[in-house]
Amino acid sequence: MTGTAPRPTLEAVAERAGVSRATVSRVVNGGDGVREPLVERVRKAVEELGYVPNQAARSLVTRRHDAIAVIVAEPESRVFADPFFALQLRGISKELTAHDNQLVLLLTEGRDDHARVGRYLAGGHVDGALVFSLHLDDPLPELIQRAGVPTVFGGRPGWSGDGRGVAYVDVDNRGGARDAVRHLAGLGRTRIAHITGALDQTSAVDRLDGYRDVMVDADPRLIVESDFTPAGGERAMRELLTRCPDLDAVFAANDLTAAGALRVLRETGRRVPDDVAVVGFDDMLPVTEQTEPPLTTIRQDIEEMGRLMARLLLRGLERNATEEGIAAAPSSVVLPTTLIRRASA
Amino acid sequence: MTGTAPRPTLEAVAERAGVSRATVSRVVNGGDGVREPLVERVRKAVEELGYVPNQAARSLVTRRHDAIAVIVAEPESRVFADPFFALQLRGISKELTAHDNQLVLLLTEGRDDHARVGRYLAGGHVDGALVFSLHLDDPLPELIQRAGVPTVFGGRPGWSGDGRGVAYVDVDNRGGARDAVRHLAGLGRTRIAHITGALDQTSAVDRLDGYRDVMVDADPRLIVESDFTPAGGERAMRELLTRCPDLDAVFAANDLTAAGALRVLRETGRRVPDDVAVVGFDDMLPVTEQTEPPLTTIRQDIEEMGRLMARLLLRGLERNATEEGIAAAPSSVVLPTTLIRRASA
DNA sequence: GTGAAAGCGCTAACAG
DNA sequence: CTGTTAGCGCTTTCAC
Repeated sequence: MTGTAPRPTLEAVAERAGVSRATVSRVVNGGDGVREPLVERVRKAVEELGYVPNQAARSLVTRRHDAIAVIVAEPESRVFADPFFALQLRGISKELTAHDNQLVLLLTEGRDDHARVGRYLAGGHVDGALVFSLHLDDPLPELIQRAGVPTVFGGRPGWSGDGRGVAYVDVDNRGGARDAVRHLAGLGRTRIAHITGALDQTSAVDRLDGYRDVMVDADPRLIVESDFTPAGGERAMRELLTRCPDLDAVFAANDLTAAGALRVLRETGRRVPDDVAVVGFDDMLPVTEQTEPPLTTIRQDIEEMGRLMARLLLRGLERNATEEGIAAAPSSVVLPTTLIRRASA
Repeated sequence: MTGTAPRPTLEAVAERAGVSRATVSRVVNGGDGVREPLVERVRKAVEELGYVPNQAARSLVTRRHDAIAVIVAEPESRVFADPFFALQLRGISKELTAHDNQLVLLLTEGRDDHARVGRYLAGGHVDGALVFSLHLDDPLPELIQRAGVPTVFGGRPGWSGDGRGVAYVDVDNRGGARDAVRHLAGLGRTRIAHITGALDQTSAVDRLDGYRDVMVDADPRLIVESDFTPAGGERAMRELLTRCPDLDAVFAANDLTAAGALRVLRETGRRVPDDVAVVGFDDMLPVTEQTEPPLTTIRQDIEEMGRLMARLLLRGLERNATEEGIAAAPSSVVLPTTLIRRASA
């Protein structure tokens, strides 16, 4: 592992093809306005020399990087551990790749990292950013906004400021929750409880709102706050069982929570779905298919969400580059959910 | 979102501080060989102007990018779904961040992407690469090797070619497997079965070897090939139960597989650990703590593995830059494992 | 110790 | 349509 071959430059290609650097540049960048025979010659020279453009030199003049930052805040590192993250990343990666953009991953561990991220963004290393803003009080959104980098958020940012102009992609948490509760009601259940997610995240708040939409004057004791974890689900379920031993259904804010609830239900001798029907949210396959019984849940297409985030951002950048001026902020998108019926409800 | 403020250049800072560009450059890059008062003045100007170096311009002359590619092959997308990936990424990210390096993530979906990755690497966009080579027949390792980019692999690459000079970080799969089986034997078990992982991955092969090290002349029927998935674990367990109804212990190649096995064991009325003791591998908390009973397993420190990969690579790059010449390939590292005792064995 | 000057490899006017 | 000419912002000899 020694000799790093000196890569050929435009100049070299130009010489070999017997044309000027400008012509080679044109060909390399699409070849518009160059006559066929020349194009041919240049292509051949590029091929023979194994020429690859130097991105640094190019960026220096174009001020574009064809690179997008993906910023993941993982305060509790909990969010990070589930397949969610990987799926979104995959969706993003696919879309970026399809448009020849690079994915620069920025993981933030806490307050300390915010400054670093801010600096990086302000440094103009990337053309845009995709951000997963997990918590309501997260300082990241504002920081990013200040850096002046075009951004699309994953999940509606729970931003105290006016949300105008903030582009995001989210799933229809509220609608999905409504579907879940309606399904339960359709099964003839009347004492439908809800175990919430971590309420400092908009997804949890929206799901709770959806529950309330349907259970307009629900017994407040049927709602118990939790945190999206299995352990939290267990605790919440125990609490619920104490408060309302007569409940006949549970809508859990996510599958992990539902799995915890299921376990407690089983332990305490309740049959699912006969005694208590259970619906989750997410449709995380590794979870929903492994619970006993398999979990009825609300599916959201995570990968598609990632893909859409990238698409929205890229489109915005394009427009910005061409129309230049009244650059419309890319509008937000809310993805639909679907109820997946399994055995638990 | 309109006015993109024109970022200040070295020139601007120099003017404001009343020095030359060269001096500013020196200060920005460590400030060696510049007198204190000047350093002070420059620092102040940098601060006031909010100057951030233009990485593209810098790379153009230094030929360094302070960026590392992380390449994840995810053929079945299975590997991708579990927390493994996220944890390794986190370890890598931390280490890179600590050394002011950027993480460029390259996800490959299949054959088509290989060419793209090869081109990217050859394009000299990054200073090095971290690669998770998942399968024995993966063409990626060779491709990367050819691109001439310093690389560290995650997990021993199952490379047909001579493995000399290939740097990797792995856990002691074989040793861990031995520990698992010895633990079972220490419990007085004699009919110890093994459900293998996907044998096109070195980790699975090594764990099988470890099993064999201890069970020198094991009944071959006690070994059944599987694929690291829960469903695979179920299938394998059923098969085992048919072949050897008298087995009294199972060492599963990973926790997911063990979870599947546990389920079948329960279904078929076996008590764990009384009738059959079970040990897994990985210690994936979300799994091991949720099984019934909680799973005894072999822990590996995934995050540390990621961190080490990055450290190894960065160190290699440094050396390469300084000693320049007999740049020793960074040697490989094998991390230890520990047995975590829970209720299943 | 500090400054002046020469590029790094590329694109983008501008001529021809 | 093609070539010539300036730089993009920075580092790095080389003089002073």
